[in-house]
Amino acid sequence: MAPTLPGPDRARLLRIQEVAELCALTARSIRYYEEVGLLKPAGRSEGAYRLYDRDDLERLLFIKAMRDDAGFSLAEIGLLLEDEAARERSRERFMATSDVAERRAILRASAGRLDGQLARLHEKAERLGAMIAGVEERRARVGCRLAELDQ
Amino acid sequence: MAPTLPGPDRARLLRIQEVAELCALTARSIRYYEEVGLLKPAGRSEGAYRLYDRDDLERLLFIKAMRDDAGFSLAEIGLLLEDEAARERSRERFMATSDVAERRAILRASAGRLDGQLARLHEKAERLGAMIAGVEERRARVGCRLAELDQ
DNA sequence: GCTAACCTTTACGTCAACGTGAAGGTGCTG
DNA sequence: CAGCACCTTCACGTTGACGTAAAGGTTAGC
Repeated sequence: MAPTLPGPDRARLLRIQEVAELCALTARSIRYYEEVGLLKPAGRSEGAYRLYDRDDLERLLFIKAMRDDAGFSLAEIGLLLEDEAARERSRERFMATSDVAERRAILRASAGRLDGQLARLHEKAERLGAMIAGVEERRARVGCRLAELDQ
Repeated sequence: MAPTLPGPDRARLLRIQEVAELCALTARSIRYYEEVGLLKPAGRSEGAYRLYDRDDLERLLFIKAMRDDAGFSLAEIGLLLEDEAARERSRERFMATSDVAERRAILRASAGRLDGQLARLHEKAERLGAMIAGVEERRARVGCRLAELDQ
């Protein structure tokens, strides 16, 4: 065998439990995400262990962020990831051509997809903001009355 | 009797299907929310029909907003509503006393509860904002390349 | 080469948040 | 008072997102 790559090799593949800890997920969740088609491990070991690379890790962090922070369902996240994949394919097609018109079209499509994502995120943020404003207003009124009492 | 009710009867009680449509919920969901203790209809008809007033409607809208916009679970929403109820009771105690120290204490408690809600909401908003910023940055890069092509 | 720790698939369990009948009562309308 | 739409209470079904246990294979350290 090749000398076991020790220490500071940055390209090491991780097993499921390691990525789980790094992402603050459970191994079960990660397998489940694979089951429903959200990601595939970069590879498998000789003995069929799932092996993840840094891209997988980022993908998992993205999934977790979308789930926890934005509250999207796994199905919705799947669509977002498809969008992402489409952008990636676009990027390749973009690099492969030098026709300016085609390049423009590809970029426009990417921009459109991103705009779609942004619209959905902004809508959520806006409604959340409205709720916050409501609570803040009430908080302000209470603060006001406290100030009145204090002088 | 009741001579000064302005115009059409504004205080009409609604049956479940009507509020459901007004709130964009299903009757089943509303019954379920009652089942888990999130609200009780203002009254019942002679034949045991649930009857809802405007307060109930607002409560349901609040529940829906918390669920859809902020992504809270029904259990969490229950806690928020308890907070709300506690604030209400505080208000009454506040009105009932004229002891300045007690009034201050009551207001402080209210402020604390509201601050707690705000903290949770702000955390959500912040993380959502970070995500949006990330997507916007990528969008900007694409826009930039488009602009380069266009001149 | 042995062992402990980690991994695999398979499969059944669970919890929240409802959906979907079934069987029967209510309430307005003609 | 007949009829129809809406309501009631069970009660079981479903879907999403995992948890958990079983039975066995793999890897790393000694």
